[in-house]
Amino acid sequence: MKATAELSKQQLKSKETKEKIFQAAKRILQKSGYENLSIKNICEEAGVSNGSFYHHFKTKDDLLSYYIEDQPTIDPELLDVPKDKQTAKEAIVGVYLNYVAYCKELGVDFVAGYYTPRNQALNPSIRTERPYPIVTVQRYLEKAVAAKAIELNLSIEEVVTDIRMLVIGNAFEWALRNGEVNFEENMRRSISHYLDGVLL
Amino acid sequence: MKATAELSKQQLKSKETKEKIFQAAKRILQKSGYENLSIKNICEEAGVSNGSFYHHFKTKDDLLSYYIEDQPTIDPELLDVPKDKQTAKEAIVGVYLNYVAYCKELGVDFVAGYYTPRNQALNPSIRTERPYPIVTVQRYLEKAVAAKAIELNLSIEEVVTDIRMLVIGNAFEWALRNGEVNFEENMRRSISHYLDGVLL
Amino acid sequence: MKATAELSKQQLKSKETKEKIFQAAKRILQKSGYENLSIKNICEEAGVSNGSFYHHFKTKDDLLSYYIEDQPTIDPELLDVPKDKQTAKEAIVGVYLNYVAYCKELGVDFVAGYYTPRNQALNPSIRTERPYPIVTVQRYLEKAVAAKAIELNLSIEEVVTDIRMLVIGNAFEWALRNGEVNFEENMRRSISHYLDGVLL
Amino acid sequence: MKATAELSKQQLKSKETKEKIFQAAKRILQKSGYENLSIKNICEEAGVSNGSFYHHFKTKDDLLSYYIEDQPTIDPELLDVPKDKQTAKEAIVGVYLNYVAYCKELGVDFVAGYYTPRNQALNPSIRTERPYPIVTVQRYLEKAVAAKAIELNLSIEEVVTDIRMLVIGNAFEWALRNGEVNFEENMRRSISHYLDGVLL
DNA sequence: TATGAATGAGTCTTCATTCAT
DNA sequence: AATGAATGAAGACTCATTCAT
Repeated sequence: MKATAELSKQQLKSKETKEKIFQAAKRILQKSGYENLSIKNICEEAGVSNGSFYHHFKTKDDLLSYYIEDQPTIDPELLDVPKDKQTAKEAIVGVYLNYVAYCKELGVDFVAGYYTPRNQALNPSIRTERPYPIVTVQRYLEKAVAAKAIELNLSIEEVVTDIRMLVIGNAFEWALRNGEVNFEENMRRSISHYLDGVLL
Repeated sequence: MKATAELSKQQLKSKETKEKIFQAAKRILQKSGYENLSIKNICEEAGVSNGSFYHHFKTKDDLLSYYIEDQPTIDPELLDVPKDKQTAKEAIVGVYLNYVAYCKELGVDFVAGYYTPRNQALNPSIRTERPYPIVTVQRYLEKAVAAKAIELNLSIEEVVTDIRMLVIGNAFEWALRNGEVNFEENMRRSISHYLDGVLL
Repeated sequence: MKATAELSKQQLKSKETKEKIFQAAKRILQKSGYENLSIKNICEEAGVSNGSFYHHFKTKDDLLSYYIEDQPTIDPELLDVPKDKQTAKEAIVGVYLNYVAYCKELGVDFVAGYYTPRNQALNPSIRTERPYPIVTVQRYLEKAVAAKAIELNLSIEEVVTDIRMLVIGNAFEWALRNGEVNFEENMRRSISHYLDGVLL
Repeated sequence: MKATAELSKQQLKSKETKEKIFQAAKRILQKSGYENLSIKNICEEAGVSNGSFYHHFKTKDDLLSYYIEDQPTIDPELLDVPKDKQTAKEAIVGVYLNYVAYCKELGVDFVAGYYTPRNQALNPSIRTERPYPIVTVQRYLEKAVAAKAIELNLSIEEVVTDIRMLVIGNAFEWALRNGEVNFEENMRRSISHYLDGVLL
């Protein structure tokens, strides 16, 4: 290991290979969906050997989980404790508008291929350490409740579950309708009204 | 070829075999899930030969397509116009608890395979003639608003979209977590609180 | 299924295929040992498809276990209750001379490939219903003790374990030394003297 | 090249690395068995790079062969000439209980992988100079017979062969049953009773 | 001496489907 | 109408080994 911050030629090439695999999987997901995302396909598309895949990723799910890791998140610490119900709603909606932007960046076809209940990379109970947006929201709600800025008529865990389901539903709807819905507006509206029913 | 409506002995036996296969597949779906639904398993469970399956069904998907037809719905005409907000909430939740029961009957793995944005059978803008639960709910809301039994702070279309997304999110979550969540409770809670934010 | 005892053409061909696979595995074991006994190799050697293998055998171990099933055994019912210690010894030794003959029929190389602790087909605790020679001996000892023809200074189970180990040691030695030892004589001597220390 | 016996710093580090690899392999063998003994695992456990392994060992088998050198033995000279049959039995059993301990140290899967008739390191006729336990026993019997402390109804060579087979049978049984038998007790009992049939 | 990226053949097993009988 | 033997591609993943740095 070098002491310098620069990467050696080898490390650079390694990173490139990883990226090649990553992008290849993305392309397959977009073109032909999750069901055609086999290791063999990925490697062929990436122009990389089978063994190389497993050098860079532990399993197929491991690869997939990077799409989420990649996802830009908002550090919960950066979110101020809200001064009232309205501010809290806006912050939470903001987190998911951020998410909407990320989905759009990946593309409808990618999301259509990615959002399958079979894709265990989506299961937060399996890799909770990942910085999912929902984690940001959960921390935020905890802080806000602790500071008595807001009150809930459900447990935080329940609210978080409901929001997660609502968000998946939104992404699903967007992908299902091939991007021809107002993703932001749907997201904003549905979350906002759900929170109206939950925030006191 | 017989002109009569009666079936010959042979035709009768053929129908029986088909039904045996159909029921066997259903049983497997319920007991051990979609992943274990192989032709071999189906035939073993049905006590029928491999080749017999292909005599009655073109492919596995052919068999599966029969299940969708089966979906139980609630005739919107049968739902009384609600007398108040609370009754309306209960009726809508009831429609989806009915749906939860149907999902469970199909089995978690079936649903996991079914809920993909690529599955355009889920897209209500494409096959509106189908009696999806959401259609029931839409008609119901229309009638209730018309009768001034309830008031909404959103358009009916928006509410219906939100509910559809929420329901898909619920089914997705249930399937993603391999059935290890309280499907009914999640559904009831999330819809109910969403409606709290929407019904005046 | 036919009512007659004769096999249909298809059934006959099926049996032939099974036999082809069986013999192919035997040849591989002899030529290149257990470590080269892959499904692919077996199928190539047998001139049979991969899937065909799994039509006839549940798993690789399942195939292997048939080698033991094949093994000629002596029906314990055919062994008379011994009149004395000496007769008992001779009967037991006889059972294993029978086994020696079977090993020789399979060939040193086969046995060398087959006798690995990794080969769970050798584990009697896994498929006890099989007519291993040791089962014959166990039944025989039980009958002889019950009839008070012999007495043991160990439990039958212990004796049976010791004999099984001794027999495996004999086969191992024979294979390890590439057949260049007196298998029969070793077997006869070692079992016989062990029994001297155990039969009263 | 240095003429002195001292090792340069580099040579020292090289030796350390080799030892690290050796110990890591041993640990893996003990913890998770032969099946999990891959180069990758060894290197991870040793905290050493993949390439480093191949710098120190030609192949995996090369590494494994070093274990044999390690085997602890009892110097035959240290065993007193027995005063009677009973003492002799105990001494011989003791040698093999020592061997049982060594097998357990290596781990059941190591032994399972090691005890193959193809492994010619097990063939005493090939590498007689090795201080196998059986050599200790042979010397011991020779001395005891010469001193007329014991008498045998077989030639020493025959007894030694029988014991060797019995011991291999014991190790095999232990490994085949994945360590779930009483190795010591089996060894003690079977050898002891065999000797009862052989020692006058 | 040491690193770790890359290789690609190899593992067992499952699968939907075809077809001669 | 029904059987079940046969196919072979596909699945995810492991492995020992090589080689440029």
